[in-house]
Amino acid sequence: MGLTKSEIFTDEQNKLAGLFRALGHPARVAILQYIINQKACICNDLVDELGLAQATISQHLKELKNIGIIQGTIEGKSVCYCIDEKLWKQIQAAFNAFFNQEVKVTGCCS
Amino acid sequence: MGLTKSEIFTDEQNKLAGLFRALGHPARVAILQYIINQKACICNDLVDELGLAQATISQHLKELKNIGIIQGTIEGKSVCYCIDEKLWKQIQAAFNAFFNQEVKVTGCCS
DNA sequence: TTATTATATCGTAATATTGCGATGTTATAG
DNA sequence: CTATAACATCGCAATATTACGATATAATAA
Repeated sequence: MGLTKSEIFTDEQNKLAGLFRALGHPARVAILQYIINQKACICNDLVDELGLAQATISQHLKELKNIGIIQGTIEGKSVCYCIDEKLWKQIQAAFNAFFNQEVKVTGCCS
Repeated sequence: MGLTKSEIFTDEQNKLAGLFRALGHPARVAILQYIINQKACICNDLVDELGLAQATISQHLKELKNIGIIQGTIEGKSVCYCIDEKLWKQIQAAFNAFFNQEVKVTGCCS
């Protein structure tokens, strides 16, 4: 046990949950907000900005990279991370599709 | 270690991450979609619908209840779970506020 | 009352996540 | 070449999550 049974869910459900989960940590929310405010960033800024070790930040950045919401470009000996605008919009669209569903309550709770 | 350092983040970051995390499991996405399609539901339907044990479903329902996105009303010997429209819209608004930020890239990645 | 049905909670095993020090890698600096 | 700087990755400890059987609870049925 302890292992999510992804086989029993649809690809769409797994994908959507994966996106939500990737954003489900305050450090990753903070990283995204920081990158957005700076328009660009390098990882080391984040080590000063947030109170987490370099290894930890690097790990969080990796998870954000995995869902594609940010991308990193090598800039000399540092790496420039920034929002991938295209993916950002795709993720936003996926969330909108989910949240724009009609949720009118007509059953026993209303 | 192994413990999220929530003290170093803002309440807003912790709150937003908490919402994302609650939706970050395919079973919980599936539960929400099922409730929406049925307009109302009882937990036992979900046990037949998804392939998870009753105890597991009950646990997932609890997490969704914790963020307020669903509410349960006792209906005789079963419980009727449904979307809390007000909270649903609040959560949608919180996500929109996050995703509607300007993410124009002007730095080294563009 | 006892039985049944629907759900919640407990306890526990398996696995995942978080965080960090240590170390590896790669690019510039000297 | 040898530093040094900026990450990435490894390995591990602490903690959290997922899943489920067993059991508790609460409401109706008989």
